Amino acid sequence: MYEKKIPLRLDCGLHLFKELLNGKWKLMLIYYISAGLKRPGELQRKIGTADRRVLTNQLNELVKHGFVDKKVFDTKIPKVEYGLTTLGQSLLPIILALETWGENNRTVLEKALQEQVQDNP
Amino acid sequence: MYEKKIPLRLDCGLHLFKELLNGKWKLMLIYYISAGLKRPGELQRKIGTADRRVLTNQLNELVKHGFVDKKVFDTKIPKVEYGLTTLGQSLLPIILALETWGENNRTVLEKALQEQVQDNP
DNA sequence: CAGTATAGTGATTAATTTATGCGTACTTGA
DNA sequence: TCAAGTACGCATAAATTAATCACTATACTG
Repeated sequence: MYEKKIPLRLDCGLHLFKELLNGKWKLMLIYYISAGLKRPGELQRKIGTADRRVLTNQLNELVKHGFVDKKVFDTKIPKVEYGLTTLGQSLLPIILALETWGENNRTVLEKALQEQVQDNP
Repeated sequence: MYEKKIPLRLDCGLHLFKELLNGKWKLMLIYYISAGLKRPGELQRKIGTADRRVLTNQLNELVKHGFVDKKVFDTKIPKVEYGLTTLGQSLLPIILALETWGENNRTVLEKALQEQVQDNP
């Protein structure tokens, strides 16, 4: 795995959050797991555009960091189920707040993102 | 500026938030501006480890995207003041929630981050 | 048996973000 | 006049994250 060269900033809660949950799909994965999608395949189909291996990596990190737990069933056909730990569940209010904020401001935010594009024709 | 090659995901509020506010110091800048630090120099001294140019870039993006406004005073000595727009203010509850979450779980989170280090001796 | 589904990995490349080197320009105070 | 403070910016290097290539292995289904 990748070894960081720049020392982490742990001095405030914002950075703790960022260091652990910055991954592109992490919050979405936690959200979908909370919504009942437990199997890797389900999550992959749900998210669609994200590659299987990217999701696997992010899930592994979520497990390693204690947000998600993983049950591997010793069946002939591989079977895996993810679930949220208490720590993972503690993120749900924040995830919902972020999601709500984004949807409430969607019009303005999409316009803001277009600025970027227009700056680079 | 950098031009993205992978199309943005705008399908959910989480990604809208992420695309616009993923920058390493953005939320912290918004927080400090809300706390009354308006001048670039003040913000730079407050954050310390972050380079001047990095903060300037992030502030410029926050302005461009409508979270922060910038007043340039036409005085002999350059003077600039930042302030939050309504959109920027709408983030404050979320920022406080993130900060609180991080501090409430600091012990566990720091241990989780050490996992990373121990995996790479 | 061929096709599809389950789940996964190691190595590599591409994309993106952050940091830095080297400048500008003006003013105040010692 | 020189140091320090105000503020900004382009171009490039470095660091980090995401995406992809090329694979393994087993088991259903038809």
